Amino acid sequence: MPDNLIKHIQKVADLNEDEISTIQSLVEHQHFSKRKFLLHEQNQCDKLFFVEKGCLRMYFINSKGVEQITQFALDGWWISDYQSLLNNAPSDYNIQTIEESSVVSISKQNLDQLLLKVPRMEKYFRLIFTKAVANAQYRSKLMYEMSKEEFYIHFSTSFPDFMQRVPQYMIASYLGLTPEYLSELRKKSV
Amino acid sequence: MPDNLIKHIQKVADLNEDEISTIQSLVEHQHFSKRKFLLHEQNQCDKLFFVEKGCLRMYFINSKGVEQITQFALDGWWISDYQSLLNNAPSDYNIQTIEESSVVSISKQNLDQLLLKVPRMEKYFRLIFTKAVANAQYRSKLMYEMSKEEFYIHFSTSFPDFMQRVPQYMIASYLGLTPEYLSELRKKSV
DNA sequence: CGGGCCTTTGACTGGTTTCAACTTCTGTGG
DNA sequence: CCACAGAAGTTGAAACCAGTCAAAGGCCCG
Repeated sequence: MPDNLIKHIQKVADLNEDEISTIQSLVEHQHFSKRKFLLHEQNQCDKLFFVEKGCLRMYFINSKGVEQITQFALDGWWISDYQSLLNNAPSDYNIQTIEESSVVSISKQNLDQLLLKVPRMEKYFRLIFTKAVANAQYRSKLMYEMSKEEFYIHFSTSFPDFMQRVPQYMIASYLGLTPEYLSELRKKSV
Repeated sequence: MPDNLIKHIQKVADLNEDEISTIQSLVEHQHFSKRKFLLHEQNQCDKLFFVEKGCLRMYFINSKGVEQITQFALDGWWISDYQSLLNNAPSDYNIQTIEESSVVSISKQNLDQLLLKVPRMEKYFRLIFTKAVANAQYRSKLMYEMSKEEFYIHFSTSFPDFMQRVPQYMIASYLGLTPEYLSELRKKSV
């Protein structure tokens, strides 16, 4: 049983046995096969998800009825709808496995408990969120400065393995372009 | 002397006199007139800025040599280049006042000090960053689902006061469209 | 082996940019 | 306080990036 979450936390804060078992008592380990839902739109997202192994996508349905992917999550990444989480509001998003995945989830209530019982987890989550903001700034900058074509090339060269793992139409969606145009760009690049 | 930072923190955590003076000893209050720089590109961004009063913009120079605004910051908002901050790397961004502004800044080192001396500040910053991620998700969703025209209408109706305060070409830049096209959209809307 | 989903191809369309010229606003010095 | 220069905003024409639509081909999985 690969406990990647604990390893992930250990990088920031040494945990003793007590703390580890407190964490384990407050989180839930789950295994999902391909195409299973962790969150359905219109439900409140009251959990954070940590991907131990696998690949998730987060998407909403746009005004034309088309799935629009806004985020992927791979091994070692946290994902949630933070708007829904913070405001106790129904979510516009779906979170779904792309491939078979092991996920750790923690509810909002249990997170509060955890932070009270193991205060040094505050630092861990502060850093997780700081990095998330840094990534969001970076991605936003890329979208401002690049054309769709450049953005595609950047993505495919930065994450070549990802292009293998994930269907092309999902990558197109995430990059904000149509499957047809992505296909055209692929032809050009070869 | 309006101490908006302390008020802002008090919303999350009660502070006693000692804690307040610890904070005050580790932050720097500064007043900037219009168009003054808080950060110049190529320098490392080793501080976080809190806007007590006023308005800042964050921008980089794109490949065509044009200023590209990625964020604004108003009263009560934190702003920084977190990529630069976390990795001790030179920044691609400039942060500049748009109008006369009062700013509190805290260096990375002093932030570490502060978090050691006043541990409940961990929670404050964790929440700040969680909200920042929620906002980034929201903004990203808007950009996925809206045309430039819709995005402009959304922005101008959501922040009508902002349209008064900030020059049009800066809003165009932030919205990712040309000043000429924004001008056209304005004409249509009237 | 077959059906349906994914990808490709090509023609057409349109939202947005680019460029250049003109008008209006703003702030600074005399 | 006015004048005027430079910055900001507007207008219109032409070009282009990327989307839409329709149809065909490929491929995966039951």
